[in-house]
Amino acid sequence: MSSASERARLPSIRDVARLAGVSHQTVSRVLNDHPSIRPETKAKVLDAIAVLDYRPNFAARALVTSKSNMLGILSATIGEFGPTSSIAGIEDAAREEGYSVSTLNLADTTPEAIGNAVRQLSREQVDGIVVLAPQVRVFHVLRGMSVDMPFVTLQTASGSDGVSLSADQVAGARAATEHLISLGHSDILHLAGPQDWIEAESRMRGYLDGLREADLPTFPPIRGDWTADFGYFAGKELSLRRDFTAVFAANDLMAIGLLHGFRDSGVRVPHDVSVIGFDDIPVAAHVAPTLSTVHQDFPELGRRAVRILLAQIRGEQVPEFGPLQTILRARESAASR
Amino acid sequence: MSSASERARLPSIRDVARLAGVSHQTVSRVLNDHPSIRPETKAKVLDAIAVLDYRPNFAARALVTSKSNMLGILSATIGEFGPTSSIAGIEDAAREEGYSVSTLNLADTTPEAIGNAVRQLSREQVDGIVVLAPQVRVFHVLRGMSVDMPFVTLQTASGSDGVSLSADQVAGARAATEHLISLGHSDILHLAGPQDWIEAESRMRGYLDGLREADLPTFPPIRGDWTADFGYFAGKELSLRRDFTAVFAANDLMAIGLLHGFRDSGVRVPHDVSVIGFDDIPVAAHVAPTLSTVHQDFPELGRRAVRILLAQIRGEQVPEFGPLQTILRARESAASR
DNA sequence: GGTGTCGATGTGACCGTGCACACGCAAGGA
DNA sequence: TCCTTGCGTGTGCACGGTCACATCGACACC
Repeated sequence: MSSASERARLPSIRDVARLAGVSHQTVSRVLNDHPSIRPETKAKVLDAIAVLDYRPNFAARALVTSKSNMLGILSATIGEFGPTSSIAGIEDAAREEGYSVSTLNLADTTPEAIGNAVRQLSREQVDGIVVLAPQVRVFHVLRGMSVDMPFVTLQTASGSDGVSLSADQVAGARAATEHLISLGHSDILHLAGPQDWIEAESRMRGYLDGLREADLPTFPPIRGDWTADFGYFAGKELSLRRDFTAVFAANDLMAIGLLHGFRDSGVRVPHDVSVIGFDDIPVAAHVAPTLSTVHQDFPELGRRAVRILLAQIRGEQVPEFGPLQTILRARESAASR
Repeated sequence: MSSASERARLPSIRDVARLAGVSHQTVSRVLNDHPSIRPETKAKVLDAIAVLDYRPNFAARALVTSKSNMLGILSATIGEFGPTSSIAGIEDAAREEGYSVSTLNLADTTPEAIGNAVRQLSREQVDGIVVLAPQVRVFHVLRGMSVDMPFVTLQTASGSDGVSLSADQVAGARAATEHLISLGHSDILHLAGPQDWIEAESRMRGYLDGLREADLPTFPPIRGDWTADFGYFAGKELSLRRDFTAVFAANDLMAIGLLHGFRDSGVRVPHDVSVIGFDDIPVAAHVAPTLSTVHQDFPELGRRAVRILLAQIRGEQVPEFGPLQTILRARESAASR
């Protein structure tokens, strides 16, 4: 019945040492690639390791070194395409460097919840944290609580203590806006993300910059919640207005909902109104009409985060990455007037 | 410059004991909710813990108990909506039970890669593994290597050693097929998933069952790769054929690509051909035409997996879950002849 | 030939917890 | 009164690594 507890003790470093006829410390040296060890001694040890199928015990190592070889991911955006892709990038990069990854999803972003999450990760002895919680408030909380370990955030946050990085949201949003302008549009609405989100703000700034540069009128943004459902209702609402010819939606999901809302209201895209999104999710190229959008390399963002974090942990020079370029993907949903 | 290493030693159980005027073992008992401890002693200890901001050291605990309070997620399906949603469910359920979660993405599904992944997780001392690697071969490898710890797989695999569970793929696929039949279709194609995938096989079985039951002709399935791009090309190909009036795609992504391919070829959906998908991804309700599909509760699947795994780990009665019901979501893309 | 340096290896302590066991004491039964 | 039982608590060790230090021989240098 109880099979797990009957399992014999796993071989330890001392078992290996005995079999190889050396001291346990020598085995430890082999495991850690210590330079001064005779090749033939090393070979004996490696043989013994193979024979016993010895595997180092991470807990023991973590206990004595106070390093867990584990990175924490603190995320508040579950299930969305972008963050999820970044997490995949983080994991791959971390594993490549021999680090494992412990993920923690925030259910809500109250200061207490964030505090608990960080404490939890700190208990788990993670060596560093990547934060994917792009709400402004999360940063304020993090700054306020002075996290006692290295951390990197995946979105640009002005004034945050930890390092942060992201694709160049402002430039991407501006490129989207300029694309619409170049197609002859002058009355361009913005379907923005929630007020608290840093990315929402950056994309709105890009939108405003683009319009101001071209001396075009700006409109008060419509505040959405990133969901396709919201986009749908926004489309129905907007179909009643006739003071614009193009919409820049802050993400693809809202843009696709918008297409649906327009369709249901008899507004033809791109004939009557042009639409452009942001993110380039996998279906963007296949919806009707195919969605013009701004592509960003989420996994690369995750990989960069890991490189920065590891440099901090190891006390090495922290690499400087320029902002990650976004790529405009012009498709059918945005057309000339 | 080196701030991390200067950090003073964190308070240990003995520091707490000294401050509270008890032995370290008493502190340990308080931490582990040992029954026989005087309330006033407990209060003293808790005070000391609060004063010192003491946090238990997971590594030390893991070392002595050989339990890490950590679950591993072994995943080979990066970035897809379904698995990702299940992972979110797994994490939430695990955290609720006080377990942390270590995720590991397989880059490929060779036996070596799978073996390394399991070994890696075992080194990390995870107490159990949830496997989200729905390829048949993964199961064969897992079965072959006799994993020495509890594991649960998230897809039905006949003959696997570990427990496994999933939504009732066969019933869902059958419901989709029957929906098409009830709309008057009798020539129904299946755009299947890759041969190696268990879910692909289950969904195909449901399709075949549904047709056989109704005494309708079956067609050799078209083997896809789950991507919208493949669906698109399939749509272009299929537009040349006229021997069918409906298509059941094994997932929504392919279905959406299919809609695109049909659209580009002048095939009208649902006027000329009906299409139904599987998964109910968030955009399914918004593409044009809105996509009929089969909904499944991925997060719940993840939560159930955790409950089963923890029961195994704790040696409790493993809960029996019936197959998770799927829900048919009839929308515009499937219509009567 | 004495002394210092370096390479290769061994010895023992220590990291922070939980467990087995021991102990003192009070209550209850013989 | 003595023995058992159980509660509340303390003592010492074990877990499996790494680190600081000791040891020992080979070699170079003066």
